Amino acid sequence: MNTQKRKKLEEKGWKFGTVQEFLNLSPEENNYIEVKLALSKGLQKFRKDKKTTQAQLAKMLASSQSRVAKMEKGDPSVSIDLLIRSLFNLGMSKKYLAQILLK
Amino acid sequence: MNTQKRKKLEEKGWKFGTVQEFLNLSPEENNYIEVKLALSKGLQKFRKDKKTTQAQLAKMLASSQSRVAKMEKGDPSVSIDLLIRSLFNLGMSKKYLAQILLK
DNA sequence: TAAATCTATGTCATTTCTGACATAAAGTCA
DNA sequence: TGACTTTATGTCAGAAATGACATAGATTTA
Repeated sequence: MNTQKRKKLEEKGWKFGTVQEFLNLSPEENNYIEVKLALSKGLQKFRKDKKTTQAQLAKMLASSQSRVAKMEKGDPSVSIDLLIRSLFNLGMSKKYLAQILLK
Repeated sequence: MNTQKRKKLEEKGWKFGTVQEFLNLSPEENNYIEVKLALSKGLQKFRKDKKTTQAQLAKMLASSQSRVAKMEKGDPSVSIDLLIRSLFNLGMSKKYLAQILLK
């Protein structure tokens, strides 16, 4: 399954796990996407727990509101690298990161 | 600490954790590097357990021997994305991935 | 419901990553 | 030692990620 196809799906708000049943996502692609979405959700949870806005979070991360929106959405233009670096920048521990991955 | 500086250090075979004591790696930079090196080591361990060569692993990953060498070294030109995708491609589970991160 | 605030999407220039190739360096073994 | 195998390093062109901006869409508040 290519990036474009996945992008389309994510754009339409598909949840993976559901998608894997319909389409031929390989287990490894599925794992990758699950990890990415778990990190995305982790970031969003952090922000909501802090009761702050994407714009404010962007400032903390020296990024932009639009980039934060994409991070929280697990947009294809966002890498796992960026998500992990962001979470660490916000003070998350490796231990908590590992737990997020298992969600 | 910038990429160039880190690159130099990694090139010289520095182990981080040691480095953090000497230089001003921030906790988040240190976490990032530790995660990356843990994944690198995980990949190398996989290969050695399978008693195979970098060239053969490269074939499994549809990559090149040189890229595999860099992955195992945690070279700055290698992203965490690539390491995670590679490990999943080789059949690693999310659970095992999470354990690697805590090493 | 109108204004204000917040989130999502599209696009772009620049930076970084990736696979590949060449070749150097290190290790193995006859 | 010298051939052979394996690993490491440098470089490059093409691909992907990143931050930023503009703006659309959604939500909240007065």
